[in-house]
Amino acid sequence: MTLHPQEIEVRFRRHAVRVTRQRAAIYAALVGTSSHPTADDLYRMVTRQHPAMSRNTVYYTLGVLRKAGLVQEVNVGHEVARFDGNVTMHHHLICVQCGRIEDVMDQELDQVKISNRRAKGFHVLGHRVEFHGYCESCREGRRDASPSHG
Amino acid sequence: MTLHPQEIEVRFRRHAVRVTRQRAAIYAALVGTSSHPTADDLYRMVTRQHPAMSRNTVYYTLGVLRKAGLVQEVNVGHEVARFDGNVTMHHHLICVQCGRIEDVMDQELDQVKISNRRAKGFHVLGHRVEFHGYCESCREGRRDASPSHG
DNA sequence: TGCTATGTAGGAATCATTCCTGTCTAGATA
DNA sequence: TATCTAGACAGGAATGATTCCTACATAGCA
Ligand SMILES: [Mn+2]
Ligand SMILES: [Mn+2]
Ligand SMILES: [Zn+2]
Ligand SMILES: [Zn+2]
Repeated sequence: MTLHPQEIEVRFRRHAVRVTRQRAAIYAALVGTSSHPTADDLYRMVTRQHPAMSRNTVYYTLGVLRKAGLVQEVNVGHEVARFDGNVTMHHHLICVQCGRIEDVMDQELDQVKISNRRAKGFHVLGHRVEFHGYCESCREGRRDASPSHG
Repeated sequence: MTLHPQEIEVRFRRHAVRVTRQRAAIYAALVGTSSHPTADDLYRMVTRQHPAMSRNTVYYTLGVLRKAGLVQEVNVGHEVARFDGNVTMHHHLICVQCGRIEDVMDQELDQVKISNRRAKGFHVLGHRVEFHGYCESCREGRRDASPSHG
């Protein structure tokens, strides 16, 4: 989803985030992709237009945007942190081979609950569901390989 | 759950894992707790009985046991890796304040599915559900604090 | 009882992320 | 519009969990 600069500014102000060129560029890059990029991916995307931008600014900005609720971190296993500009409730499909992450929007998943009896006294605020498997292109690559994982 | 040394040996051999004192100690410590310890937690637990054990052996062993399917890694956000000796299907409650992780055994959660239409060509092998909230003791600590999270 | 592939200990290396510090600037104020 | 200052930026150093390397030890097999 591509965002107009004004819309970015509106969102930043609504969330009390100071508007700077660096932040707008980082946020635009993140919202403009569905690939759940790493901080370094974003650094590389954004330095094409802003060669002086420091990696530190990318980390700092992602922290600011996350605290403001404009961005979320999506962690897969123990790999490098990946970021998501989509903060509406959704879940993820994760390819165990290539690491691709795709969004799943599904009301049924959003409504998954846990019985009070099983909640062990927790006050549950939210949940997330992760599906693990092989993405379409990794499946194709595996067709003629060993059928061990089907 | 405490495990007899023979049972550990049986499991190792069943999974073609060489039996060593270090591995048995690490695996026993992990299966003996429900706290989802870190590699370093396990290192500290295990060096009480095996002072010569190296941290590297803990990492290496956890890797071996994970590949063998005797252990799983549980990652919470981007914190240090935590390990779980319970490899039966289950899900987790995670305290966003203190980091506590508790098990949830619930068939309904095990059966959560995604429609083919939404699966985007993925061949789904499994899923996990994470609930986030405040654990009982963190809720108590928050009683007299601001009531914002109830 | 030997042989050998594999495991272990200890230390060095890696590298994503955080910390530090000296400018710089967004946005508020007069 | 000029001034002020809390917060942002760049660059570089530090951190720390994890991995890599290597020489010695040993599990399990014949
Ligand atoms: Mn997403
Ligand atoms: Mn568990
Ligand atoms: Zn894939
Ligand atoms: Zn807690």
